[in-house]
Amino acid sequence: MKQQAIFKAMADPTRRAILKRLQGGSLTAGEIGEAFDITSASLSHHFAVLKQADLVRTERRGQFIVYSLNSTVFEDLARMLFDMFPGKPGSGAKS
Amino acid sequence: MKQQAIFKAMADPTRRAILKRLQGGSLTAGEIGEAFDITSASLSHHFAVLKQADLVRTERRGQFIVYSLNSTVFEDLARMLFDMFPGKPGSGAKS
DNA sequence: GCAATAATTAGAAACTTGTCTAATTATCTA
DNA sequence: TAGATAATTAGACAAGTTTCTAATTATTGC
Repeated sequence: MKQQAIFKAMADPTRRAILKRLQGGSLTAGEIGEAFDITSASLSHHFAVLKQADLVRTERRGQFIVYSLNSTVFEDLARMLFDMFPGKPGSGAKS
Repeated sequence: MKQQAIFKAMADPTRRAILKRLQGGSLTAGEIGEAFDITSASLSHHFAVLKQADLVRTERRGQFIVYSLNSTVFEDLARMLFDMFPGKPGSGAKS
């Protein structure tokens, strides 16, 4: 898990919105773009950042490229955060 | 919980290292700074970002300013992440 | 093969961030 | 009150980010 890439990716509101759109299931780049008032070039840049953080996965379907969430990384990140503070007992840190 | 401020704060490696140092308990600005090869002015800037995100709390103790983690925000953030993806059942989303 | 559509890459402009030095504020102690 | 120490604020600058337009790549269907 590349912490730096993940946090950097999550730091932008547009990228978080993209991730949110993907909660409902896989979407093509174009479908995701419909929700944003931004060029497809800028979108592509955001996709690249998200991919580098391994937060999304891609698959080409003919002319289209389909994006989907990589839930595993979210879980890892959440766990990491739970373990990152001196929390009450039972909040995460194992053994 | 100000998502934007929190993610922005977490996106910098120095700030994450500061938070990590604070896991062991409260420290003064100076004590935190010992671990970093960076001016106290830059450190102060990072503290300000962390405070704005409510990730740390401060308290003046005489000449010193003591920093401590605000665990609540970490927990909230972790929970938010758990709920942010279409996870397997039981991973967080209530009801 | 060619035109149309989907998406990315390249290069540039505007904005933001992290860092520095210098100056300032707050507190302690003699 | 003056000097010393802890920390922050102000202002400047280099590096990184987000966005754009224009050009390029990949695929479909005639």
